[in-house]
Amino acid sequence: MKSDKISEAVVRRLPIYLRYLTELLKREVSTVSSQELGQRLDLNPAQIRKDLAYFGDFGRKGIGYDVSYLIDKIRHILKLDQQINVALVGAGNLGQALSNYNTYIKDNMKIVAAFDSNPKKIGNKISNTLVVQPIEQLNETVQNLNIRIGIITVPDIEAQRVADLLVGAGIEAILNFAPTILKTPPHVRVHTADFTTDLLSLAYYLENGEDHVDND
Amino acid sequence: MKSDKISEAVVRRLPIYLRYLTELLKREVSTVSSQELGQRLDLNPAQIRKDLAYFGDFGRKGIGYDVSYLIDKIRHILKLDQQINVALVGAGNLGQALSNYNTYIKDNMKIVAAFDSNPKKIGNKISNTLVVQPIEQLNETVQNLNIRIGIITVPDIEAQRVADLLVGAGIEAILNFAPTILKTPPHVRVHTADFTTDLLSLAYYLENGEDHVDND
DNA sequence: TAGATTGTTAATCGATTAACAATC
DNA sequence: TAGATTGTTAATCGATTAACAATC
Repeated sequence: MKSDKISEAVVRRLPIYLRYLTELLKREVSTVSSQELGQRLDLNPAQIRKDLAYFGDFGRKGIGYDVSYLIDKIRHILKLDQQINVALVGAGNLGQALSNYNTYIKDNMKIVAAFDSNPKKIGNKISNTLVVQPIEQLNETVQNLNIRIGIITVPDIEAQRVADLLVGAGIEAILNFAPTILKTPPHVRVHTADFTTDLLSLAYYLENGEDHVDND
Repeated sequence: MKSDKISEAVVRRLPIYLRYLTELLKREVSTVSSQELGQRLDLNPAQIRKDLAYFGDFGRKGIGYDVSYLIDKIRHILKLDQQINVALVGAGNLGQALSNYNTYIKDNMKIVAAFDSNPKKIGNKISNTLVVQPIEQLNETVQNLNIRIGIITVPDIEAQRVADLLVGAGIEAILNFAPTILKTPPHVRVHTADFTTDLLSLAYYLENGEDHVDND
Protein backbone atom coordinates (compact mmCIF):
# COMPACT_ATOMS: atom_id res chain seq x y z
CA MET A 1 0.00 0.00 0.00
CA LYS A 2 1.23 3.46 -0.97
CA SER A 3 0.31 6.72 0.65
CA ASP A 4 1.82 9.64 -1.24
CA LYS A 5 -0.26 12.52 -2.51
CA ILE A 6 -2.67 11.11 -5.05
CA SER A 7 -2.95 13.09 -8.25
CA GLU A 8 -6.24 14.54 -9.38
CA ALA A 9 -6.03 12.62 -12.64
CA VAL A 10 -6.02 9.34 -10.72
CA VAL A 11 -8.98 10.31 -8.55
CA ARG A 12 -11.00 11.29 -11.59
CA ARG A 13 -10.55 7.86 -13.08
CA LEU A 14 -11.84 6.04 -10.01
CA PRO A 15 -15.52 6.76 -10.73
CA ILE A 16 -14.98 5.55 -14.28
CA TYR A 17 -13.61 2.26 -13.01
CA LEU A 18 -16.42 2.05 -10.51
CA ARG A 19 -19.11 2.49 -13.11
CA TYR A 20 -17.79 -0.17 -15.44
CA LEU A 21 -17.12 -2.60 -12.62
CA THR A 22 -20.71 -2.16 -11.48
CA GLU A 23 -21.82 -3.04 -14.97
CA LEU A 24 -19.64 -6.15 -14.89
CA LEU A 25 -21.09 -7.13 -11.54
CA LYS A 26 -24.59 -6.87 -12.96
CA ARG A 27 -23.50 -9.17 -15.79
CA GLU A 28 -22.17 -11.53 -13.14
CA VAL A 29 -18.60 -11.28 -14.34
CA SER A 30 -16.53 -12.11 -11.29
CA THR A 31 -12.99 -11.30 -12.41
CA VAL A 32 -11.44 -8.74 -14.72
CA SER A 33 -7.88 -7.95 -15.83
CA SER A 34 -6.32 -4.53 -16.31
CA GLN A 35 -6.05 -5.48 -19.96
CA GLU A 36 -9.80 -5.93 -20.36
CA LEU A 37 -10.55 -2.79 -18.36
CA GLY A 38 -8.14 -0.81 -20.47
CA GLN A 39 -9.64 -2.04 -23.70
CA ARG A 40 -13.13 -1.08 -22.67
CA LEU A 41 -12.28 2.24 -21.09
CA ASP A 42 -9.69 3.38 -23.62
CA LEU A 43 -6.95 3.46 -21.03
CA ASN A 44 -3.51 1.97 -20.76
CA PRO A 45 -3.55 -1.22 -18.65
CA ALA A 46 -0.36 -0.19 -16.86
CA GLN A 47 -2.04 3.04 -15.88
CA ILE A 48 -5.01 1.22 -14.42
CA ARG A 49 -2.78 -1.10 -12.40
CA LYS A 50 -0.78 1.85 -11.17
CA ASP A 51 -3.87 3.84 -10.25
CA LEU A 52 -5.24 1.00 -8.17
CA ALA A 53 -1.90 0.14 -6.60
CA TYR A 54 -1.74 3.60 -5.04
CA PHE A 55 -4.46 2.47 -2.68
CA GLY A 56 -3.57 -1.14 -2.04
CA ASP A 57 -2.84 -4.54 -3.54
CA PHE A 58 -6.28 -5.26 -4.86
CA GLY A 59 -5.41 -7.72 -7.62
CA ARG A 60 -4.04 -11.22 -7.81
CA LYS A 61 -1.09 -11.99 -10.00
CA GLY A 62 -2.01 -14.32 -12.81
CA ILE A 63 -5.72 -13.84 -12.14
CA GLY A 64 -6.74 -10.19 -12.24
CA TYR A 65 -9.12 -8.24 -10.03
CA ASP A 66 -12.15 -9.62 -8.22
CA VAL A 67 -14.96 -7.38 -9.46
CA SER A 68 -17.02 -7.31 -6.32
CA TYR A 69 -14.01 -6.81 -4.05
CA LEU A 70 -12.63 -4.01 -6.20
CA ILE A 71 -15.98 -2.23 -6.20
CA ASP A 72 -15.99 -2.28 -2.42
CA LYS A 73 -12.48 -0.94 -2.28
CA ILE A 74 -13.07 1.92 -4.73
CA ARG A 75 -16.30 2.86 -3.01
CA HIS A 76 -14.40 3.04 0.24
CA ILE A 77 -11.63 5.16 -1.28
CA LEU A 78 -14.20 7.57 -2.68
CA LYS A 79 -15.95 7.61 0.71
CA LEU A 80 -19.08 6.31 -0.97
CA ASP A 81 -19.56 3.61 1.62
CA GLN A 82 -21.39 6.24 3.63
CA GLN A 83 -24.25 8.32 2.27
CA ILE A 84 -23.11 11.72 1.06
CA ASN A 85 -25.82 14.37 1.05
CA VAL A 86 -25.87 16.98 -1.67
CA ALA A 87 -27.63 20.32 -2.05
CA LEU A 88 -28.73 21.69 -5.39
CA VAL A 89 -28.82 25.47 -5.75
CA GLY A 90 -30.69 26.65 -8.82
CA ALA A 91 -33.93 24.97 -9.79
CA GLY A 92 -33.88 25.96 -13.44
CA ASN A 93 -33.81 23.55 -16.34
CA LEU A 94 -30.36 22.31 -15.60
CA GLY A 95 -30.97 21.87 -11.89
CA GLN A 96 -34.11 19.95 -12.67
CA ALA A 97 -32.23 17.75 -15.09
CA LEU A 98 -29.65 16.95 -12.46
CA SER A 99 -32.22 16.18 -9.80
CA ASN A 100 -33.63 13.52 -12.06
CA TYR A 101 -30.25 11.90 -12.26
CA ASN A 102 -30.62 11.03 -8.62
CA THR A 103 -31.70 7.60 -9.74
CA TYR A 104 -28.51 7.14 -11.67
CA ILE A 105 -26.46 8.29 -8.75
CA LYS A 106 -27.13 5.14 -6.83
CA ASP A 107 -23.70 5.39 -5.36
CA ASN A 108 -24.75 6.68 -1.99
CA MET A 109 -24.62 10.22 -3.22
CA LYS A 110 -27.96 11.91 -3.08
CA ILE A 111 -29.45 15.33 -3.67
CA VAL A 112 -31.51 15.85 -0.54
CA ALA A 113 -32.41 19.53 -0.91
CA ALA A 114 -32.97 22.08 -3.67
CA PHE A 115 -32.94 25.86 -3.43
CA ASP A 116 -33.81 28.82 -5.60
CA SER A 117 -34.02 32.55 -5.10
CA ASN A 118 -36.97 32.98 -7.46
CA PRO A 119 -40.15 33.18 -5.33
CA LYS A 120 -42.16 31.64 -8.16
CA LYS A 121 -40.19 28.44 -7.89
CA ILE A 122 -40.40 27.99 -4.11
CA GLY A 123 -42.57 25.05 -3.21
CA ASN A 124 -42.39 23.51 -6.67
CA LYS A 125 -41.63 19.85 -6.85
CA ILE A 126 -38.62 18.97 -8.92
CA SER A 127 -38.06 15.24 -9.24
CA ASN A 128 -40.28 12.98 -7.17
CA THR A 129 -39.09 13.92 -3.76
CA LEU A 130 -37.52 17.37 -3.89
CA VAL A 131 -39.41 20.54 -3.02
CA VAL A 132 -37.69 23.81 -3.84
CA GLN A 133 -36.81 25.82 -0.76
CA PRO A 134 -36.06 29.53 -0.55
CA ILE A 135 -32.37 30.21 -0.63
CA GLU A 136 -32.64 31.94 2.73
CA GLN A 137 -33.17 28.53 4.24
CA LEU A 138 -29.95 27.13 2.82
CA ASN A 139 -27.84 27.59 5.90
CA GLU A 140 -30.28 25.88 8.22
CA THR A 141 -31.09 22.99 5.89
CA VAL A 142 -27.48 22.29 5.09
CA GLN A 143 -26.74 21.93 8.75
CA ASN A 144 -29.86 19.96 9.64
CA LEU A 145 -29.45 17.44 6.87
CA ASN A 146 -25.67 17.17 7.15
CA ILE A 147 -25.18 18.24 3.56
CA ARG A 148 -21.55 18.18 2.50
CA ILE A 149 -21.55 18.93 -1.22
CA GLY A 150 -23.23 21.75 -3.13
CA ILE A 151 -24.13 21.84 -6.82
CA ILE A 152 -24.40 25.30 -8.35
CA THR A 153 -26.74 25.65 -11.32
CA VAL A 154 -27.62 29.30 -11.04
CA PRO A 155 -26.88 31.98 -13.64
CA ASP A 156 -23.31 33.15 -13.99
CA ILE A 157 -23.69 36.37 -12.01
CA GLU A 158 -25.14 34.66 -8.96
CA ALA A 159 -22.61 31.85 -8.83
CA GLN A 160 -20.06 33.50 -6.56
CA ARG A 161 -22.70 34.69 -4.13
CA VAL A 162 -24.14 31.18 -3.91
CA ALA A 163 -20.68 29.73 -3.45
CA ASP A 164 -20.12 32.09 -0.52
CA LEU A 165 -23.41 30.99 0.99
CA LEU A 166 -22.52 27.34 0.63
CA VAL A 167 -19.09 27.84 2.11
CA GLY A 168 -20.61 29.80 4.96
CA ALA A 169 -23.00 26.96 5.66
CA GLY A 170 -20.07 24.61 6.06
CA ILE A 171 -20.15 22.75 2.78
CA GLU A 172 -16.91 20.93 1.91
CA ALA A 173 -17.06 20.66 -1.86
CA ILE A 174 -18.77 22.30 -4.80
CA LEU A 175 -19.68 21.20 -8.30
CA ASN A 176 -20.03 24.40 -10.31
CA PHE A 177 -21.95 24.49 -13.59
CA ALA A 178 -21.64 28.24 -14.02
CA PRO A 179 -18.81 29.44 -16.26
CA THR A 180 -17.12 31.41 -13.49
CA ILE A 181 -13.89 30.86 -11.64
CA LEU A 182 -15.11 30.71 -8.05
CA LYS A 183 -13.04 32.13 -5.24
CA THR A 184 -13.26 29.77 -2.28
CA PRO A 185 -11.11 28.96 0.72
CA PRO A 186 -8.51 26.24 0.14
CA HIS A 187 -10.28 23.60 2.22
CA VAL A 188 -13.28 23.67 -0.14
CA ARG A 189 -12.79 21.56 -3.23
CA VAL A 190 -14.34 22.96 -6.41
CA HIS A 191 -14.92 21.02 -9.62
CA THR A 192 -16.08 22.90 -12.66
CA ALA A 193 -18.53 21.27 -15.04
CA ASP A 194 -18.62 23.87 -17.74
CA PHE A 195 -19.96 22.33 -20.92
CA THR A 196 -19.72 25.53 -22.94
CA THR A 197 -15.95 25.13 -22.74
CA ASP A 198 -16.24 21.56 -23.95
CA LEU A 199 -18.55 22.59 -26.74
CA LEU A 200 -16.66 25.62 -28.00
CA SER A 201 -13.33 23.81 -27.95
CA LEU A 202 -14.87 21.13 -30.18
CA ALA A 203 -15.08 23.67 -32.98
CA TYR A 204 -11.30 23.81 -33.13
CA TYR A 205 -11.21 20.24 -34.36
CA LEU A 206 -13.65 20.72 -37.22
CA GLU A 207 -12.35 20.44 -40.73
CA ASN A 208 -11.53 23.84 -42.07
CA GLY A 209 -14.63 24.81 -44.01
CA GLU A 210 -12.97 27.98 -45.20
CA ASP A 211 -9.78 28.44 -47.12
CA HIS A 212 -6.81 26.77 -45.55
CA VAL A 213 -4.37 29.64 -46.00
CA ASP A 214 -1.73 30.71 -43.52
CA ASN A 215 -2.44 34.38 -43.34
CA ASP A 216 -0.21 36.31 -40.93
CA MET B 1 4.09 32.14 -35.33
CA LYS B 2 4.37 28.46 -34.40
CA SER B 3 2.65 25.59 -36.09
CA ASP B 4 3.36 22.35 -34.27
CA LYS B 5 0.65 20.09 -33.01
CA ILE B 6 -1.37 22.04 -30.46
CA SER B 7 -2.11 20.16 -27.27
CA GLU B 8 -5.63 19.52 -26.12
CA ALA B 9 -4.97 21.36 -22.86
CA VAL B 10 -4.17 24.53 -24.78
CA VAL B 11 -7.30 24.32 -26.94
CA ARG B 12 -9.49 23.84 -23.90
CA ARG B 13 -8.20 27.04 -22.39
CA LEU B 14 -9.03 29.13 -25.45
CA PRO B 15 -12.78 29.34 -24.74
CA ILE B 16 -11.95 30.37 -21.19
CA TYR B 17 -9.83 33.23 -22.45
CA LEU B 18 -12.51 34.12 -24.95
CA ARG B 19 -15.22 34.34 -22.34
CA TYR B 20 -13.31 36.60 -20.01
CA LEU B 21 -12.07 38.79 -22.83
CA THR B 22 -15.66 39.25 -23.96
CA GLU B 23 -16.52 40.36 -20.46
CA LEU B 24 -13.64 42.86 -20.55
CA LEU B 25 -14.83 44.17 -23.90
CA LYS B 26 -18.28 44.76 -22.46
CA ARG B 27 -16.66 46.72 -19.66
CA GLU B 28 -14.79 48.70 -22.29
CA VAL B 29 -11.38 47.58 -21.12
CA SER B 30 -9.18 47.87 -24.17
CA THR B 31 -5.95 46.24 -23.06
CA VAL B 32 -5.06 43.38 -20.76
CA SER B 33 -1.80 41.76 -19.65
CA SER B 34 -1.11 38.07 -19.17
CA GLN B 35 -0.60 38.91 -15.52
CA GLU B 36 -4.13 40.26 -15.11
CA LEU B 37 -5.63 37.41 -17.11
CA GLY B 38 -3.75 34.90 -15.00
CA GLN B 39 -4.91 36.43 -11.78
CA ARG B 40 -8.53 36.35 -12.79
CA LEU B 41 -8.49 32.94 -14.39
CA ASP B 42 -6.26 31.21 -11.87
CA LEU B 43 -3.64 30.45 -14.47
CA ASN B 44 0.07 31.08 -14.74
CA PRO B 45 0.79 34.18 -16.85
CA ALA B 46 3.64 32.42 -18.65
CA GLN B 47 1.23 29.68 -19.62
CA ILE B 48 -1.22 32.17 -21.07
CA ARG B 49 1.50 33.89 -23.09
CA LYS B 50 2.72 30.56 -24.34
CA ASP B 51 -0.77 29.36 -25.25
CA LEU B 52 -1.42 32.45 -27.31
CA ALA B 53 2.04 32.48 -28.89
CA TYR B 54 1.35 29.09 -30.45
CA PHE B 55 -1.01 30.85 -32.81
CA GLY B 56 0.72 34.14 -33.46
CA ASP B 57 2.27 37.25 -31.96
CA PHE B 58 -0.90 38.79 -30.62
CA GLY B 59 0.55 40.93 -27.86
CA ARG B 60 2.72 44.01 -27.67
CA LYS B 61 5.78 44.06 -25.48
CA GLY B 62 5.46 46.52 -22.64
CA ILE B 63 1.73 46.94 -23.32
CA GLY B 64 -0.15 43.65 -23.23
CA TYR B 65 -2.94 42.37 -25.45
CA ASP B 66 -5.55 44.43 -27.24
CA VAL B 67 -8.81 42.93 -25.99
CA SER B 68 -10.83 43.36 -29.14
CA TYR B 69 -8.04 42.14 -31.42
CA LEU B 70 -7.38 39.10 -29.26
CA ILE B 71 -11.06 38.17 -29.25
CA ASP B 72 -11.08 38.22 -33.04
CA LYS B 73 -7.99 36.07 -33.17
CA ILE B 74 -9.25 33.46 -30.74
CA ARG B 75 -12.61 33.32 -32.47
CA HIS B 76 -10.81 32.69 -35.71
CA ILE B 77 -8.64 29.98 -34.20
CA LEU B 78 -11.70 28.24 -32.79
CA LYS B 79 -13.42 28.64 -36.18
CA LEU B 80 -16.13 30.64 -34.48
CA ASP B 81 -15.95 33.37 -37.09
CA GLN B 82 -18.36 31.26 -39.09
CA GLN B 83 -21.65 29.91 -37.74
CA ILE B 84 -21.35 26.34 -36.51
CA ASN B 85 -24.62 24.41 -36.50
CA VAL B 86 -25.30 21.89 -33.79
CA ALA B 87 -27.82 19.07 -33.40
CA LEU B 88 -29.20 18.01 -30.06
CA VAL B 89 -30.19 14.37 -29.70
CA GLY B 90 -32.29 13.63 -26.64
CA ALA B 91 -35.04 16.06 -25.67
CA GLY B 92 -35.21 15.08 -22.01
CA ASN B 93 -34.58 17.41 -19.12
CA LEU B 94 -30.91 17.79 -19.85
CA GLY B 95 -31.43 18.36 -23.55
CA GLN B 96 -34.00 20.99 -22.76
CA ALA B 97 -31.64 22.68 -20.35
CA LEU B 98 -28.95 22.82 -23.00
CA SER B 99 -31.26 24.18 -25.66
CA ASN B 100 -31.98 27.12 -23.39
CA TYR B 101 -28.30 27.88 -23.23
CA ASN B 102 -28.49 28.81 -26.86
CA THR B 103 -28.72 32.40 -25.72
CA TYR B 104 -25.51 32.06 -23.83
CA ILE B 105 -23.79 30.45 -26.74
CA LYS B 106 -23.69 33.71 -28.63
CA ASP B 107 -20.38 32.64 -30.08
CA ASN B 108 -21.73 31.63 -33.45
CA MET B 109 -22.45 28.16 -32.24
CA LYS B 110 -26.11 27.32 -32.37
CA ILE B 111 -28.36 24.36 -31.78
CA VAL B 112 -30.50 24.34 -34.91
CA ALA B 113 -32.26 20.98 -34.54
CA ALA B 114 -33.41 18.64 -31.79
CA PHE B 115 -34.29 14.97 -32.02
CA ASP B 116 -35.85 12.30 -29.85
CA SER B 117 -36.96 8.73 -30.35
CA ASN B 118 -39.92 9.00 -27.99
CA PRO B 119 -43.06 9.58 -30.12
CA LYS B 120 -44.62 11.56 -27.28
CA LYS B 121 -41.93 14.19 -27.55
CA ILE B 122 -42.06 14.67 -31.31
CA GLY B 123 -43.46 18.06 -32.22
CA ASN B 124 -42.89 19.50 -28.76
CA LYS B 125 -41.27 22.86 -28.59
CA ILE B 126 -38.11 23.02 -26.54
CA SER B 127 -36.68 26.49 -26.20
CA ASN B 128 -38.31 29.22 -28.24
CA THR B 129 -37.39 28.02 -31.66
CA LEU B 130 -36.71 24.30 -31.57
CA VAL B 131 -39.30 21.66 -32.43
CA VAL B 132 -38.41 18.08 -31.61
CA GLN B 133 -38.03 15.92 -34.69
CA PRO B 134 -38.21 12.13 -34.89
CA ILE B 135 -34.80 10.60 -34.83
CA GLU B 136 -35.50 8.97 -38.20
CA GLN B 137 -35.16 12.40 -39.70
CA LEU B 138 -31.72 13.00 -38.29
CA ASN B 139 -29.77 12.06 -41.37
CA GLU B 140 -31.75 14.31 -43.68
CA THR B 141 -31.83 17.31 -41.36
CA VAL B 142 -28.13 17.12 -40.54
CA GLN B 143 -27.37 17.30 -44.21
CA ASN B 144 -29.90 19.97 -45.10
CA LEU B 145 -28.89 22.32 -42.31
CA ASN B 146 -25.17 21.66 -42.61
CA ILE B 147 -24.95 20.50 -39.02
CA ARG B 148 -21.40 19.69 -37.98
CA ILE B 149 -21.57 18.95 -34.26
CA GLY B 150 -23.88 16.63 -32.33
CA ILE B 151 -24.76 16.75 -28.65
CA ILE B 152 -25.86 13.46 -27.11
CA THR B 153 -28.21 13.70 -24.14
CA VAL B 154 -29.97 10.34 -24.43
CA PRO B 155 -29.89 7.58 -21.82
CA ASP B 156 -26.70 5.59 -21.46
CA ILE B 157 -27.85 2.56 -23.44
CA GLU B 158 -28.84 4.55 -26.50
CA ALA B 159 -25.71 6.68 -26.63
CA GLN B 160 -23.62 4.46 -28.90
CA ARG B 161 -26.48 3.94 -31.32
CA VAL B 162 -27.04 7.68 -31.56
CA ALA B 163 -23.32 8.27 -32.01
CA ASP B 164 -23.36 5.84 -34.93
CA LEU B 165 -26.29 7.70 -36.46
CA LEU B 166 -24.55 11.04 -36.10
CA VAL B 167 -21.33 9.72 -37.58
CA GLY B 168 -23.29 8.18 -40.43
CA ALA B 169 -24.91 11.52 -41.14
CA GLY B 170 -21.49 13.08 -41.54
CA ILE B 171 -21.14 14.92 -38.25
CA GLU B 172 -17.55 15.91 -37.40
CA ALA B 173 -17.62 16.21 -33.61
CA ILE B 174 -19.68 15.02 -30.66
CA LEU B 175 -20.29 16.30 -27.16
CA ASN B 176 -21.41 13.28 -25.16
CA PHE B 177 -23.27 13.67 -21.88
CA ALA B 178 -23.89 9.96 -21.44
CA PRO B 179 -21.42 8.12 -19.21
CA THR B 180 -20.28 5.79 -21.98
CA ILE B 181 -17.01 5.53 -23.84
CA LEU B 182 -18.16 5.97 -27.42
CA LYS B 183 -16.50 4.09 -30.24
CA THR B 184 -16.13 6.44 -33.20
CA PRO B 185 -13.86 6.71 -36.22
CA PRO B 186 -10.68 8.74 -35.63
CA HIS B 187 -11.78 11.74 -37.70
CA VAL B 188 -14.69 12.37 -35.35
CA ARG B 189 -13.71 14.31 -32.24
CA VAL B 190 -15.54 13.31 -29.06
CA HIS B 191 -15.63 15.33 -25.85
CA THR B 192 -17.20 13.78 -22.81
CA ALA B 193 -19.19 15.95 -20.44
CA ASP B 194 -19.89 13.46 -17.72
CA PHE B 195 -20.82 15.28 -14.55
CA THR B 196 -21.36 12.11 -12.54
CA THR B 197 -17.61 11.58 -12.73
CA ASP B 198 -17.03 15.13 -11.52
CA LEU B 199 -19.51 14.69 -8.72
CA LEU B 200 -18.40 11.29 -7.47
CA SER B 201 -14.74 12.26 -7.52
CA LEU B 202 -15.57 15.23 -5.29
CA ALA B 203 -16.39 12.81 -2.51
CA TYR B 204 -12.75 11.76 -2.35
CA TYR B 205 -11.79 15.20 -1.12
CA LEU B 206 -14.28 15.33 1.74
CA GLU B 207 -12.92 15.29 5.25
CA ASN B 208 -12.98 11.81 6.60
CA GLY B 209 -16.21 11.64 8.55
CA GLU B 210 -15.41 8.16 9.70
CA ASP B 211 -12.43 6.95 11.65
CA HIS B 212 -9.13 7.83 10.12
CA VAL B 213 -7.50 4.45 10.58
CA ASP B 214 -5.17 2.77 8.11
CA ASN B 215 -6.74 -0.66 8.01
CA ASP B 216 -5.03 -3.01 5.59
C1' DT C 1 14.84 57.13 -20.64
C1' DA C 2 12.65 53.89 -17.22
C1' DG C 3 9.05 50.66 -16.51
C1' DA C 4 6.26 47.15 -18.21
C1' DT C 5 5.33 43.15 -20.58
C1' DT C 6 5.82 40.11 -24.35
C1' DG C 7 7.69 35.82 -26.78
C1' DT C 8 10.68 32.11 -26.06
C1' DT C 9 14.25 29.16 -24.21
C1' DA C 10 15.64 26.33 -20.53
C1' DA C 11 14.44 24.05 -16.19
C1' DT C 12 11.16 21.71 -13.66
C1' DC C 13 7.60 19.08 -12.64
C1' DG C 14 4.25 15.47 -13.24
C1' DA C 15 1.85 11.95 -15.70
C1' DT C 16 1.88 8.06 -18.87
C1' DT C 17 3.84 3.99 -20.72
C1' DA C 18 7.09 0.09 -21.19
C1' DA C 19 9.23 -3.60 -19.24
C1' DC C 20 9.83 -7.29 -16.16
C1' DA C 21 10.49 -9.92 -11.83
C1' DA C 22 7.26 -11.97 -8.72
C1' DT C 23 3.69 -15.17 -8.25
C1' DC C 24 -0.98 -17.03 -8.72
C1' DT D 1 4.56 -26.91 -14.98
C1' DA D 2 3.20 -23.21 -18.36
C1' DG D 3 0.46 -19.18 -19.03
C1' DA D 4 -1.40 -15.10 -17.29
C1' DT D 5 -1.32 -11.01 -14.90
C1' DT D 6 -0.10 -8.17 -11.15
C1' DG D 7 2.76 -4.46 -8.73
C1' DT D 8 6.56 -1.58 -9.46
C1' DT D 9 10.74 0.44 -11.31
C1' DA D 10 12.75 2.83 -15.04
C1' DA D 11 12.12 5.30 -19.37
C1' DT D 12 9.50 8.36 -21.89
C1' DC D 13 6.67 11.80 -22.89
C1' DG D 14 4.30 16.11 -22.28
C1' DA D 15 2.85 20.08 -19.80
C1' DT D 16 3.83 23.85 -16.64
C1' DT D 17 6.73 27.36 -14.80
C1' DA D 18 10.83 30.37 -14.34
C1' DA D 19 13.81 33.42 -16.30
C1' DC D 20 15.25 36.84 -19.38
C1' DA D 21 16.52 39.23 -23.71
C1' DA D 22 13.89 42.01 -26.82
C1' DT D 23 11.16 45.95 -27.26
C1' DC D 24 7.09 48.90 -26.82
